[in-house]
Amino acid sequence: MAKGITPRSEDYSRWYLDVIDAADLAEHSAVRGCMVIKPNGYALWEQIQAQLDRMFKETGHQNAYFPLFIPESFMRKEAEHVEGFAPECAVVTHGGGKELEEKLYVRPTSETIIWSTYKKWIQSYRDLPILINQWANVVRWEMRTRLFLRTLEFLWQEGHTAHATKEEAIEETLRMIEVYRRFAEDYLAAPVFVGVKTPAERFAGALDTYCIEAMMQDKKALQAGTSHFLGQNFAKAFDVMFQNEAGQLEYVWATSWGVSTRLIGALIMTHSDDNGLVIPPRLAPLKVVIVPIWKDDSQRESMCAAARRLTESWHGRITFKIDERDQYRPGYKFNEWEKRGVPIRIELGPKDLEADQVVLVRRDTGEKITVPQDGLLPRIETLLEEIQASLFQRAKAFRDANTFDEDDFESFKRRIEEPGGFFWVHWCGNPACEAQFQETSKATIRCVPIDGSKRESGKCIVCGAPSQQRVLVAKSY
RNA sequence: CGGGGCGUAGCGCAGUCCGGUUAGCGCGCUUGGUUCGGGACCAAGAAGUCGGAGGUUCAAAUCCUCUCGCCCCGACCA
Repeated sequence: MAKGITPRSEDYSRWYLDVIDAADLAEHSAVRGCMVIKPNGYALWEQIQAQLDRMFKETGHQNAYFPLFIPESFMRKEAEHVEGFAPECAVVTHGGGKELEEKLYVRPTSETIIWSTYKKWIQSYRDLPILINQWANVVRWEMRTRLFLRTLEFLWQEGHTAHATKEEAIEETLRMIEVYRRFAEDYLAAPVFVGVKTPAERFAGALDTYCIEAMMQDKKALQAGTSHFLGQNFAKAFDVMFQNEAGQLEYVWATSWGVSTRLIGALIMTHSDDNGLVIPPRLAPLKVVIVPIWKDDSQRESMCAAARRLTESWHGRITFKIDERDQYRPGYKFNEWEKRGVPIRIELGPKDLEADQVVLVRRDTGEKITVPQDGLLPRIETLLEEIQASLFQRAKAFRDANTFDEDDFESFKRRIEEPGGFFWVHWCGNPACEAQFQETSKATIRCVPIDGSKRESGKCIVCGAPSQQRVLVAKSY
């Protein structure tokens, strides 16, 4: 595993200082565990946002915004929900210099405030479905934080939809987990397993929680996105009913789904190497950096001019930067842009100018390719896609090489420690057996696959009872 | 909250055991020069409440007491 990608904040801030630096805030304990997202890091988040937003719009969703504060009485309406979230909530007790009559919870998630609003919006089947997404920050007072993976405050999107039928809500839940799968694989270049959580791991208040699980370079699992089928739980809690075509009153069916800044952590821990970040080209805010090389001032002028001429037609078609800084030598610049993960570097020196060529350098492999200046932009666009595909293939090969079937519990306990990885094991469905995994191995059931894979007969690895389905087990973040 | 560790320049650290010149090193920063196809070099320079308070002493970064803060491991989790 690459040294710099251990999930420790000081490693991140040291290695990827320009992406995100939480240390700036850590001097005060009250804000420990929060993030400072510097411009380069925020640019990456904006790329993630933009792509997800496109995918949400394509599936018929609209953006909206709801309050940060949730009255305590709202939180209390859904029993499982409040039980799950109350212990990790920040609560406001004072406002305007006075003690509040009712406490306000800083949202850990917005189901309750949104469903209290949906009640006023929904009367008829004609008002359905409601397909809304919110980009927001939420607060969860975790005891232990890890930069990107588990911060006290994080940025995310949360979709909240309301439907007339159970079937439609389930369809929506599955549609959105599929959107997340596509985003993870096609944009983050991170292969994922799609599955459903066991009851023990379900979202508080959900009937089913679907998830995508990715493998990091240390072979631990990271839950990268979730989509919940909420049934009628929130509709009942907030008394949200509609009149169907036959004129009868029914409770509304609900879903919610979300991904967070944790995706940046997933990106780093999937692709980065000892030279720093590797950003998949489709998400890279800066796709190409050009480093002109010169020996003296007059040559500097001519090389930079040549770089500008070469890229004249690129504006608006690709994001690029010409590194004209005089205080650093080329080697320093090469290293710096590698650390920042820019997918392609172009070296342009006097020799290249003479030969009408440039040198392209791939961030993922370090390979240097000399190409003619003619037709450069299409060549780069092709190479970006090649890098994107190759990052995915590399990550997938790594995951597959570290994913095993396992049928013996003793052997499982050994192998989960060394060499580690993902294990497909038979499980009878009994929560007691699930608890055994956790206690004896510190591994958890990540999910039960929903695509029909690993559906085979066997015996529960813990108790030996018959099982028709293998489940994914791994240590996780 | 339990168990470890650490606070000395912007960052990373040495010095503390065994008190004693003007508190040091690397990186970074400033200025000048030479360099420039893989993290340049030389010279000069700026930058410190040694986490804080109290105590012991002729003398404290160093010893004692108290205190504040941070990091790591565990219980919680997107």
